[in-house]
Amino acid sequence: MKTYQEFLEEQGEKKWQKYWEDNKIFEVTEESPSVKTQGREKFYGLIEFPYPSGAGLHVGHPRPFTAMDVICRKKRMQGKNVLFPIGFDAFGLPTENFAIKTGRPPAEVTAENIANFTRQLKMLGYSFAWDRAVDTTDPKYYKWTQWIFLQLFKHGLAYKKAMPINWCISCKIGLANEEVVDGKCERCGGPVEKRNKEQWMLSITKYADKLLQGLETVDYIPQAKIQQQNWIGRSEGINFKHKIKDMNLEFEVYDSIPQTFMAQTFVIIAPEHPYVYEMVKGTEHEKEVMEFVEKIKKKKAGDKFDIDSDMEGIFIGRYSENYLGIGRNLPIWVASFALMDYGTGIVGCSVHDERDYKFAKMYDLPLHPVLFPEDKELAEKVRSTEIFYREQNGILEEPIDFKGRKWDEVRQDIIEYIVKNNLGKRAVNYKLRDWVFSRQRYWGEPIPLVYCENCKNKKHHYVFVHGFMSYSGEGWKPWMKQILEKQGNTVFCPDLPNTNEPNIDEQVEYILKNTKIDENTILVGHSLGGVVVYKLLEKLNKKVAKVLLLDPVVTAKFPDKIRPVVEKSCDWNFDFEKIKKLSNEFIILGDIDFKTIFEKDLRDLEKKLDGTLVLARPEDVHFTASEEPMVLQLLENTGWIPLPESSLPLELPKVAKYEPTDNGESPLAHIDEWVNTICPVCGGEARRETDTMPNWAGSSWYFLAYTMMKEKNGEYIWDREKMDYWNPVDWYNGGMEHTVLHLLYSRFWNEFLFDIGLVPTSEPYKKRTSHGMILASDGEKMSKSRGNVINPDEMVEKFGTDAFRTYIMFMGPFDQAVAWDTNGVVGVRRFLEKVWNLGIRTTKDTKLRNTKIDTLLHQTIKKVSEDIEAMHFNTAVAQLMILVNEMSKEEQLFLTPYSLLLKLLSPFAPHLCEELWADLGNKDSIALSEWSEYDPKLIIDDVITVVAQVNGKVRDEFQVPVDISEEEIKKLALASDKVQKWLEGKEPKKVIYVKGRLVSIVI
RNA sequence: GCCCGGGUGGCGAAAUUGGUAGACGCGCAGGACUUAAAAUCCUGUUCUAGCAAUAGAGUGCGGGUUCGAUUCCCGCCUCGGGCACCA
Repeated sequence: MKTYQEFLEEQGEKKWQKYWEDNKIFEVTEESPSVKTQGREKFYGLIEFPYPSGAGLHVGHPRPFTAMDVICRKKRMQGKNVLFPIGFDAFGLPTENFAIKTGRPPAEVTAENIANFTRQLKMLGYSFAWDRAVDTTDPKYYKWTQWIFLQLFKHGLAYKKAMPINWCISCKIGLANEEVVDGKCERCGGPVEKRNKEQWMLSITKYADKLLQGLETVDYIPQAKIQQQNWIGRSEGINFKHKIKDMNLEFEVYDSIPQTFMAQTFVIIAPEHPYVYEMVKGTEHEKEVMEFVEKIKKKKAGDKFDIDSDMEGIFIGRYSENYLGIGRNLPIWVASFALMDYGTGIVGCSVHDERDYKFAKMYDLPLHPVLFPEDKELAEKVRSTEIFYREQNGILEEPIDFKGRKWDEVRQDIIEYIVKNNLGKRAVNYKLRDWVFSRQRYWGEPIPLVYCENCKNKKHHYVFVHGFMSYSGEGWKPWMKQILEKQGNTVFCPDLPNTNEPNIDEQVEYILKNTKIDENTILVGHSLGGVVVYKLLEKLNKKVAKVLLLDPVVTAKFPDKIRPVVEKSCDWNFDFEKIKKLSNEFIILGDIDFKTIFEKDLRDLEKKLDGTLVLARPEDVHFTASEEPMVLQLLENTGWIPLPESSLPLELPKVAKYEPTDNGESPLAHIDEWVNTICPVCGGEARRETDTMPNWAGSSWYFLAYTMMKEKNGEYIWDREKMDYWNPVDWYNGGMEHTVLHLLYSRFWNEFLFDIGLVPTSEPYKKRTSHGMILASDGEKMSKSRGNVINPDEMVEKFGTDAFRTYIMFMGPFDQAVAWDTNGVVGVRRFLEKVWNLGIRTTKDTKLRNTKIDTLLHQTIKKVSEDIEAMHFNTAVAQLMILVNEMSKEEQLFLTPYSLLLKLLSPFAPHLCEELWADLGNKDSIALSEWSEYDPKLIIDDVITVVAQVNGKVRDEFQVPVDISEEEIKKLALASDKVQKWLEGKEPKKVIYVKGRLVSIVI
């Protein structure tokens, strides 16, 4: 028999990798075509797909990859239908920067890098389903990234807004945050400033609550949950109303600690707030205040703003009048640290906030605490207690009776008091900000939108159709009418006849008689007004520009009293086949909270009209608020036109140079023939969006792509059956560095896709775990500049793949950082050598047993199975070492324990185990053999060690049968010479027996 | 500053619900085999004292609960990660 060394030298590992590939061992299907896969439960294991850098695979990659491979190999042996996919997240900055430097096309470089990564990953023997490998830069793939973006756009979740970007003055290029080091450009070391640029944004904040609530239903490691919660940063508080003295102006102030609302003595407002100018214009303070505002704006545009050294403010000469009706006027200041984009941008300040306190002291503003000084016990519960005492001689007022209860208990009462007395209303705020989705770069997915000036300037005739028991002046209609007319549109918003006992036909007649409806008309139907719109279109039989249905009635399912009236208002037969053709666009806005109009019916309607359903939580139930931003967003004409879905993918054009333009546009802006295009709506001239999507886009849905791939031509088909089979992901392991952004973004996309009915579950990942980093042998992070990088190729060349994999699993606790130690690989290699040599001593007799080995074997089955599940790979390997050490002491080994050992070891060292498994005469791959269960009867040793303690110190030990009685063992312990010596003839006060462990004697 | 993790031999680390601290591996020391070396095998290896039996100390520090604490509680020190003017 050859040695292990010879096996490796003869490329034995490669041989098995080829065997797995040729025999499609790890390719899986969901249709269960063979008997083998029938009735098996699915298991979807996911790792974060790598970015194929030019440097090749880093030793950091194999840690999570090997771990999930071990898990998947075990699950496969346990009879699960396992999908373990791999792909490449290939859009990204390094490749683009390489292109700028060398002029080589990123697509070409990416292909080379992917080829190298593929070679390296295959070398490591992972049980990946290679046939499903994805590449985010493949147009077939990003066609769907673009498609999902269009869905977001059509559902009002994408909008353009001026946002600051990092701008390197000398490179003339927008930089990613990670390219800015200490306020300087990472490439040239030059200064970086903030520049405002119109950017595409995704409204992730609309999903803040869902993303928060969803966390309660998933099994993530606690750190991941906590980090996401903190990032979302939900806070509940009160918006207080303020009226400005000597002005016709009111505003609201958000306060998350309304307990101290009575202590407020001044108000600060963010410098960027439009009300600042509003309040100072024409006053003696105007010049001074506006200069201050400009100064602060400039300062904030610089690199870093430090709260302590940069705290400053200025009085604007205005007062909040008669605060809360108690007669006090609060001075209003502009302050550098007030944030425009949190709360209302205006803050009520009191002594109880450390920062406000500091500011007040700086400018000598009045302060006083909220509580009586004699109420000391309660005062201790107050935030900033120290400040409270410092100021206890201030003016005092009694807000509410606290009766000595705990501060947090009081909170709810105070909030209720505030709401009941109409001093303010409940409000919720989030730290989460909308997602900046544009990059002024070449190497990303093009955004599939065009800007059409012609369409933007086109004016429309709007017809608002109100609902049951309503009228034209109700809710958002007057507000919206005003906005639309201001933009040059015409609006017809009538009071329909007999609104309390409507006859739909009669109402249709009324509209047709009183206004003109043609291809330029936008119909907006609210509630029962939706029914009027269906009938109107049916009767009119002419095309209109657009139809917006706001929580429209579809069927006459209504509460008792109203029902008969609604039922007889109409015949409830609609020819949707006909209606559907009368507008290119049907947008249906549904209120999630309104229980009378059912989501199911709206989804039905969406299908029948070929429309777009947007489910929302409006400002007020059933879209009856007087200002309704959701409606505005869907009616406002921005001039941005989505490309037809059938025209996707919008492919990246070839460019001559990869530098951004001088004014920071993406390189795509250089290519006139690409930029100038035709508007898909009006056929006129239009310009393409030249920004591309961020790196996060492609990775926000890749776990879906793996399950929707059509094998034949590599096309991706949105195949619900396949998705329903595999999704959600059962187990997702990744780095802690991705627990905030990537995880949140991909959860957002998946929850959105779930809301529009395209994926089976709202949460994409059932379970999320995290791995620790692998550090260099000096304990530092590995980096090229430090020269401490370990190359996987070299390790595999030297020790073999199996030793490399097993060492990575053995090196330390999986969730913690560990330093690389090449000597450690040597130890694992010796262990594998030992396993190889066991083969020589094995007889093929399956009947003979060795009790000692069998017990240890079953203990090992138990431990290895449980440890893999808990990701305690290091102790699983240690246990296998113990077993192998024992086995190698035996003269002769029997077949059964030997083959069980191979199965247990095979997830870690698959090549070695395949070889030895085949040597035993097995025809099928060990990867498809059955994982063994331990026998609970066999894991119990018959002889155990029990120790005797005297006053907590171990003094003697005994080998006793496992079933020894308490009485017997106590007798034995007390009779021991060594124990007697320590007792010194005294009677023990107490004797405690811990079963199977020890006898503790107290004197 | 706030929120999470960690801190155990020379090193990577183990240790069920509180129950023999240091499993397993590296390294080191001694031995066997060898002309020699490598490889392999065997023995030892927390520290201190002792030839040894043995005794004492010991899981970042200081207290507490307990017959018994690496594990639970209180107060600190320290390292790593995340957030950081969010009213």
